[in-house]
Amino acid sequence: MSLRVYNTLSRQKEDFTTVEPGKVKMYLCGPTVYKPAHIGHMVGPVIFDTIKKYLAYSGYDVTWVVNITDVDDKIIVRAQEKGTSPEALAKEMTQDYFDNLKTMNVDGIDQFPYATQHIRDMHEIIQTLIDKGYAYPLNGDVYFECTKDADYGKLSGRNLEQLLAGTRAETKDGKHHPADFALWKGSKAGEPSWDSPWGPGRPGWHIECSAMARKILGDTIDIHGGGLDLMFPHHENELAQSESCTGKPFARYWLHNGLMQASGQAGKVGGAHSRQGDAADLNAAKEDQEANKLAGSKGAASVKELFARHDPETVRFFLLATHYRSPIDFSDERIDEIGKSLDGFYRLFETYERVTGKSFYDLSAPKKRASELSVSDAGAFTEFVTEVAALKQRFLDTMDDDFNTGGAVGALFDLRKTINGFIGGHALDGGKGDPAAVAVLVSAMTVLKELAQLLGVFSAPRPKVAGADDALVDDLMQLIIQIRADARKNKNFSVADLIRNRLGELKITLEDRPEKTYWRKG
RNA sequence: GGCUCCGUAGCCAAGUGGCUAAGGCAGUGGAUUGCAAAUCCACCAUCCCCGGUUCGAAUCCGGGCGGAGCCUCCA
Repeated sequence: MSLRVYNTLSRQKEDFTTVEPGKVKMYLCGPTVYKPAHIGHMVGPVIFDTIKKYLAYSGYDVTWVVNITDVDDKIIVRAQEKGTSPEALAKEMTQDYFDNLKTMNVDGIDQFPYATQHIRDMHEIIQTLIDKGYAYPLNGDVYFECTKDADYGKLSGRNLEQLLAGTRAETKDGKHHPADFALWKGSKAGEPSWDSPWGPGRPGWHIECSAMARKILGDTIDIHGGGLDLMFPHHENELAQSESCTGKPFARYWLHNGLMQASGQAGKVGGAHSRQGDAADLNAAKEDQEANKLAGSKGAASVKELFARHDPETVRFFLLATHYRSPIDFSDERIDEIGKSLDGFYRLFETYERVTGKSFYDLSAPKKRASELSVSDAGAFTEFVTEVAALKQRFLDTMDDDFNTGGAVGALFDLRKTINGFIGGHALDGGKGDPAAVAVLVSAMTVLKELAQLLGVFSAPRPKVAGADDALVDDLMQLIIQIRADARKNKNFSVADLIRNRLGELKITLEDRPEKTYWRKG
């Protein structure tokens, strides 16, 4: 099966082909760096990181660019509030963003261009648009003239009449049409400012993406991604200005991820709420929004706070367990539930280590998709080997269908169950398994690793919970375990059970296995 | 008001024209265990409602009800 992706532009799944064979140029709208990232900001990076991993695995040479918008009204306002400079604030928040990406194991981004370092590229586009008649200067600003763009609105399915009907149209003095948007904004005193042919000023909201995507990836890119909320007006306007400038298609595929929503309440995490069209409702909505901020909806807390409560790997899995185009309800309970579902994998990795004496995390799995899957005759193990190959195929077929990570995750759980069954069926746990069966197990675990790699999980041991990483604690536990083992030997089960129950109260679990007793915390 | 999208088990969720509707969490029964833990096996849904198209629909079309996003420089 070949790769198919859902394209917002056509509202359907299309076969995936690239401008340049074998190469993928991908652009994701990055953050405006004005406040610490919340979980919603991580959805796009995690999803597109997974998409990049899958494309690379499928044989593409992928270049992925994520911009940093480091000049913007929100930055200016917040810097003033905090009594710092826009530059300092942007720098601090950029670092916060990088930290969070690292924690979430988002490692596939090739370039992070900064808006402030591409002012000239923006000027170039703006000038071309003016020359071609798509834009007009006005009192130090420059506006894009939407009515000159015949197919304006094609991405979000709007047209200019509809836009007029919906807005409380207050046309800013001189704008030719209310939908016309700023390419360049004349700066006021005290604001960051750059010289331009139209006077000192700063970029409009959308121009930085057009400029940086073009500069780094070329006139036509393969994949343009972002949150669903950016489809209009941001992506619509990017598309309009880019295509009007170059006369070429801006992006072949537009991919929009669903938004994280605060659990049990309307509205997305950290965002505004829906509204009706009149002023009274607008005010009510704003009050609602304020109330929510005061209430401090849990999901809108910073990512760093979230990591204090949940393992980042669990959070990543949580984001990938649902299809990327669907909205996700944030809730601590759901993340905990995902955490429980992952425990079975961690148990399996421990089992693997008991059986082979080696760490699952040291397994080296293929980074590229094999041209074809072949199942060699494995004698008595053929049935198992065939089952593993079938599950791998199911995983990859599912990913080929618009990066359906949710469905692929299901195959991963089935693979776990199949491997556990094999371990039990051949009595491998406990040390003295048939070497041939162990070899088959290693290859099956390598498949598991290969697939987990695509999701960006299980690449390194999770950090141990506090208390479980202490050598002294382990020594004490060995002592307790030995005392309990003696009690069990003497059939003194009341003492043995007392020890185990009391340890249970301390969140310590004992596992009595034939060869010895293991313990774990948390 | 306009434009999109969604409604599958107690909860989360994949599947969008055709074998017995993935998977996870929770629950129940069983194997295993001194009892547990871990693991395995089994059970657990006719897909919001109504109408239509079709040999055949959760899947397509129409209507209804319910929910979400955008139309505010939100990822």
